Amino acid sequence: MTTAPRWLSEQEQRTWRAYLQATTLLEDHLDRQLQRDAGMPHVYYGLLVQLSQAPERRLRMTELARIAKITRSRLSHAVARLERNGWVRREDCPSDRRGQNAVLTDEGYAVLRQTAPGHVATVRQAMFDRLTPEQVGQLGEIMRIMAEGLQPQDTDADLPWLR
Amino acid sequence: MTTAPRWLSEQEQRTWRAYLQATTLLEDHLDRQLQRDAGMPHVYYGLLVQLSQAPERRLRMTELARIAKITRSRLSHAVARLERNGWVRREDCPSDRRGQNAVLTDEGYAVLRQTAPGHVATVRQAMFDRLTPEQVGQLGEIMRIMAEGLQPQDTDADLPWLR
DNA sequence: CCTATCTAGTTTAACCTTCAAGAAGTGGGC
DNA sequence: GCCCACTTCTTGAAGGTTAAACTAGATAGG
Repeated sequence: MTTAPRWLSEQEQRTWRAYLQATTLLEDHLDRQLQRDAGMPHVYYGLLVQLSQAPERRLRMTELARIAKITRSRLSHAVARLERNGWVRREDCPSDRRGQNAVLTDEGYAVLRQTAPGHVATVRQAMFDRLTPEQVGQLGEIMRIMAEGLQPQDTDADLPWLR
Repeated sequence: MTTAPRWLSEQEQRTWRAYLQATTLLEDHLDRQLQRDAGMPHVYYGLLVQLSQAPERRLRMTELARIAKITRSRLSHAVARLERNGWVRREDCPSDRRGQNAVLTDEGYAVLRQTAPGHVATVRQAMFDRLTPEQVGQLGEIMRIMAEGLQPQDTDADLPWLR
């Protein structure tokens, strides 16, 4: 048995459309800016950022994938490309012979330093310069709620009779 | 001469991270849901939605691209695929022989009707069921501001000395 | 130990997106 | 009418993403 679908209200529809347009336009805008100025798409840039903030500028592949919210497969491809660029290096993990560490190279760090100001400026111009501090707070809270609800759950969470 | 970059404040950083995570997770979630239930990615589904709401269920290619915030090139490829699926048909535009109309077929409309309820449920569960009506309003306003600032501008807007 | 099962990461092929280039048609100025 | 610049849309190639299959190593249970 299926229940009648609860369609979106007028307000919800307007919000949904605005959300889709804004997120599409922004991701596109960032991809273009970074492709032009750093020679890589936004997701790849984000990987370098994560590595730069990790202890010893290195992370296990799976951990990096988890933080960046991408699949391990996608990460494998991405790191392969970044490695060809000389911006990331792979290292065997000493404690687990299956494991790999992705390590940000000095060259990769240099690219990040050079391109970060331009990227921040782009983000500012697209988002923070247009919103009041209050709106920034609201947006943060809303996005945290959404992200929390979308985290890949423990499989058992879908199987309450097992708990 | 370059000015010192204005880095993001603590609050801005937290908001930005949350934004990136939420939007990445949601787009991924929608792509997976629609790929599974409708056999197409989210962007393609959005094209069918736009066509279904247009007069006579048809739109000029450029207009559809503009509404959906994608490039004409991407749209060409997308429509080619949807045409192979039998969900969209191309028609010559009577008034401009360069033009093409993308037309939603009955079959495409049927796919939409069958899959819309599941899609709305997914959107609800990810966003609207988790936010207060007040937050929905705030999000809408914020996204409208951002989208507005990201619209591809008239070229002249970048050349004030020409105005 | 030994085996079954799980986890880490990669690979392949199919599909999607982007960029640059190009074919075809429009329209204003002379 | 003719040219030239512009618009519409498509194409092809290069690169990015996905899903599923696969390798290799870890781990728990007997």
